[in-house]
Amino acid sequence: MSNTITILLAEDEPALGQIIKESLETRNFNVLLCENGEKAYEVYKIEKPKLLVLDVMMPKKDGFEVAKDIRMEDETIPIIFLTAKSQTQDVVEGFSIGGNDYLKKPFSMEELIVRINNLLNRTKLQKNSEILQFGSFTFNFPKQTLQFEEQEKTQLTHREAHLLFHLIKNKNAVLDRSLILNKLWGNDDFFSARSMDVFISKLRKKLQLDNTIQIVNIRGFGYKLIC
Amino acid sequence: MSNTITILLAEDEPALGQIIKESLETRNFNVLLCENGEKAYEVYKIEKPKLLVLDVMMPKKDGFEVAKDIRMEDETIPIIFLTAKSQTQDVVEGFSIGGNDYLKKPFSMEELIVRINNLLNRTKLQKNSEILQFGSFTFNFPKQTLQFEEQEKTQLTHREAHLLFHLIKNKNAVLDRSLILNKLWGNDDFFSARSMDVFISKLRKKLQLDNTIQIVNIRGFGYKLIC
DNA sequence: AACGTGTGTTAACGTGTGTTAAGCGATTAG
DNA sequence: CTAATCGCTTAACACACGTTAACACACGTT
Repeated sequence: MSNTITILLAEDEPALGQIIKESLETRNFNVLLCENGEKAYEVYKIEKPKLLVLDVMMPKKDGFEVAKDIRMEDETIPIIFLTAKSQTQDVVEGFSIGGNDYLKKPFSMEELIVRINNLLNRTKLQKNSEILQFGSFTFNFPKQTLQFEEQEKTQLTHREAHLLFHLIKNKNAVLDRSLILNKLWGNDDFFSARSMDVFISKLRKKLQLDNTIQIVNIRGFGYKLIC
Repeated sequence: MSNTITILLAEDEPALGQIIKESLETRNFNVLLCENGEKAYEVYKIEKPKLLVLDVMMPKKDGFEVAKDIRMEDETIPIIFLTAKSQTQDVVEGFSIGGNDYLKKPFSMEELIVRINNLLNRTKLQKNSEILQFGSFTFNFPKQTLQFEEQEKTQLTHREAHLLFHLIKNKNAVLDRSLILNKLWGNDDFFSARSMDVFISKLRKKLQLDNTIQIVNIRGFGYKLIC
């Protein structure tokens, strides 16, 4: 198993950064260490790493900002945040979505490695197909069809399909509102937000065939597809 | 402990399959035996077992393929692979992750049962942390629903759910005021404290359906959920 | 060109959620 | 007993989100 996976590590505290870098390198990862968020983004553009480990509290650009920017270009890259204990649960949770995870400082190196491997394995499995199962539904993304159990397929529109796709990719985790607005509508202004509301409403209606499934709103952050 | 957990067993060798099935049944498991991977997948779709025991070498569809397909629908279901000693360590190890485990043939029935129980306990612990029982209530944290006995579920808000979650996690013990304020509100200033008061008040109202339950204030320290 | 159909946006109004304000009650220290 | 403090409750408020319908536009058909 040739295991030279490249990890981008952004940590402003030099000593800690160096320790993490070396530990990961003994596990056969290739590690790019950056001392602030701006650099992290620049390095990302050039090197295209497979996973990001971002300290939240950093000068110039904090971890969440970096993550938002990078998520615009790659919605599946796994991100692990390193957070100080002072961060509020809400904010942290808003970002502990799909391919994301967070780790409270102080943490053990073992914990970090376990989470890295988890995320890498998970995304490996997810990439398999564009036909997604959730609850009692089968969703064919390319064909934009949604099937409940063995019943007749219903046709979704382009927008509905895309929105549902992202919800499923982040199932049981918070899907950031502004992220999806930028991704599908190209901005997150008032009108796009209203438009998105309408589509969430439409999807809820179509998904209510399976009452174990729900699209839950997390006020101020986004939505969570629960199955 | 009503212990009728359903296990799906896929094993193409009839004699061995029957032995395993019967051994597990004496341990009070409900066992569905399938003679190949295709059948295993079909049965899975219908019966939704709690755990899978899959022989790797099988006609039509091998154990790994079945696992991949099922993992698409349920990323947490525990899977145990039965492998012949000819399998290379690498392939086997690739799957011995997360909710997976593997067992080299020949193995003793005791070994299998130990591993089954291990995996079931692990996932049970994980799921228990999300669906919490207290008094006559069932609280589903991810869905943010609260159910009294068998009555209709009521929807909680994000804040209510989080606050209740921490109260339950510390039931019959003092939950520190400033701790929870920092965790959910990010600070413990005057206004956040007032806001929290309001939520405690709301929760008390919703919990008074069960009069054995109470949120008691410990002046100057915090709250105690008594049940 | 005229028409119908499907898709997404805008508008208008309604509901839900969390914060702030204000007054009252309970507890404790002096 | 009194004052000070802390907590409880209700209501008012601001704004995020939900729902429905009207609208605009693109597209294909006749």
